Amino acid sequence: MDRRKYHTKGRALILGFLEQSQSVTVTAKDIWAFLQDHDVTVNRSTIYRYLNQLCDDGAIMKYTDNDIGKTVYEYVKDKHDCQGHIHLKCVRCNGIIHLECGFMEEIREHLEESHHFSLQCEGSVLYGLCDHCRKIEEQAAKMPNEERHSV
Amino acid sequence: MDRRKYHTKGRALILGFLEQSQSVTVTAKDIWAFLQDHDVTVNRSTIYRYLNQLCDDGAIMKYTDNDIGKTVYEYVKDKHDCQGHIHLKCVRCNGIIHLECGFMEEIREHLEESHHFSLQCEGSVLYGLCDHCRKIEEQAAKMPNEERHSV
DNA sequence: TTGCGTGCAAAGGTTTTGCATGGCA
DNA sequence: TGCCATGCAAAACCTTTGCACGCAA
Repeated sequence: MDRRKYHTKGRALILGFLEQSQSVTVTAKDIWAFLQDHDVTVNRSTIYRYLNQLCDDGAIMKYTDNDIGKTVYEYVKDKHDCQGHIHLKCVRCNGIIHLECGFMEEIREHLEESHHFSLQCEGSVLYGLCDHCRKIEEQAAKMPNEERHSV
Repeated sequence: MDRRKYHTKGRALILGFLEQSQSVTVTAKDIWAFLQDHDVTVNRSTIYRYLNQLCDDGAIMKYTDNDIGKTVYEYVKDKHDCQGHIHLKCVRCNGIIHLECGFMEEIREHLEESHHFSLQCEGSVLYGLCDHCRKIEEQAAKMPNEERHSV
């Protein structure tokens, strides 16, 4: 029942940007800036309209990143692949790690048996630092004079 | 180093409302409506200003509830008691369970060793159904004609 | 040619800010 | 009396909407 879609330069760029940003969440502003960088000016309304369409189609997800307090959009590679496990999110690079391993079952069982809590994976996120970013933070810690980004 | 605070009727009501709503998140609008119900008219700016102060003081937490897409505020009983463990949040009653048990260490170790991920408890939330609400949901499922609340 | 996509302008909602006034301690 | 808190109005932001036009298929 999907209506016919037309291809336009702006849409191609936007979708491309979202795809390549798979492990990083982007804001509507980021998209606008990206288009600017590519010398393509697209009206904000157009961006929002397209983003909403993509959301409706399930191609992307929209939610608020509470760390930055902004609405972010995230490309969904395969929605069905993201069920049954929770996500680890790096607070520094916004990268996402899918906790797709046997430990998921251990978590689920523990919560069920010890806390009578039925885990729902959707929306459940654990924050922290990924391997790469931790190393960078450690480097930064060694250089006291360096400008460090703080919360 | 906290500056002197003056007590006013509006502030007392707002804080009281937040305290009594401990397991339920409230929006700025809810607060405004609550004050109206108590025949106290407080300007929106005042509400926001006070909420931001409470956030800075760590008395409440501010974040966006992605289910309703609105900014919500939540009373923090004792911030220091909430470090070192993650939270389980019931999607139905918004109640919070503190995962303060030995399993926390297991989680931390697994993420560290298998995923090279340094867990940061702050903000990490697992969603699901608490014992009480699951039973209610099960009851509702047995009564097909009953009005059921859905997502 | 059809109707989707776009730009523009305006509106809507939420939150912040400057300034003068009011009120607690 | 000294500040903090408040009200008011305006602004800042983000997002949506209506309308007319452009353009892909």
